[in-house]
Amino acid sequence: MTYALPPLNALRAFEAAARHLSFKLAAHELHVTPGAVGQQVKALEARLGVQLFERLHKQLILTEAGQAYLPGISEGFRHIADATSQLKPAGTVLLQVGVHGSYDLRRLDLAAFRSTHAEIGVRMLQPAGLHELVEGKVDVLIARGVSRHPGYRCERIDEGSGAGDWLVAPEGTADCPEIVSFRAWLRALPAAKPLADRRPRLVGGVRS
DNA sequence: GTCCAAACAAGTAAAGACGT
DNA sequence: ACGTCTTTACTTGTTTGGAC
Repeated sequence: MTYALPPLNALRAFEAAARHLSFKLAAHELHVTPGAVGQQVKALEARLGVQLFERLHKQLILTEAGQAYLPGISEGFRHIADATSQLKPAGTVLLQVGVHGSYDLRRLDLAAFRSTHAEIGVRMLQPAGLHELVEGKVDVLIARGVSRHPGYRCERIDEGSGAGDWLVAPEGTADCPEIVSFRAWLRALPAAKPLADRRPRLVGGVRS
């Protein structure tokens, strides 16, 4: 069977630009220059014969066609990511988790997680913020008070009041099995305790 | 508070380099 | 030859800081 597909690089550029609503941020994520992203998107629009973005000054807006196109493309990349992760031998999936500086890492019983999800390795990076997530240094981020961010899915992981802790993941990968498992496990954790003698700054790899 | 100029930021287009 | 990317010059709107 032959699929009539646009260039996948162009689709990647479109998907990233649509999530960030910025060629610059998309370029950052894809490790190319904004010019390259702009050209890829432009080429895609020319090929499809459909305008996907409204270019305003210092602002990108998805056209109706772009809004209609994005979910399918994102889902497609998610399927590819899922298929790839299932293809790998057990134990080779590594989830890199960024954690804000004031989070008590002792809350995370990683040994328990590994015993339940032997196929997922977890590596923690603290301190980490949106910068690390956008740069791709971490796959997901536990952030303080980040209830929304364009192109990212933000989900509350504690039930307390105030700013709270949020799990932030790129829209394109937020439903990957390892992130879904990690999110569910986080939510099942007991509530946070007072941080009397907290001693942060663990950075290091943990593999199952 | 308003005006203005300079600096800054974001995107576009064209030319050319590079790898296959 | 082709696809992809970088570099450079350029345009345009926003921000900032100083003068009035």
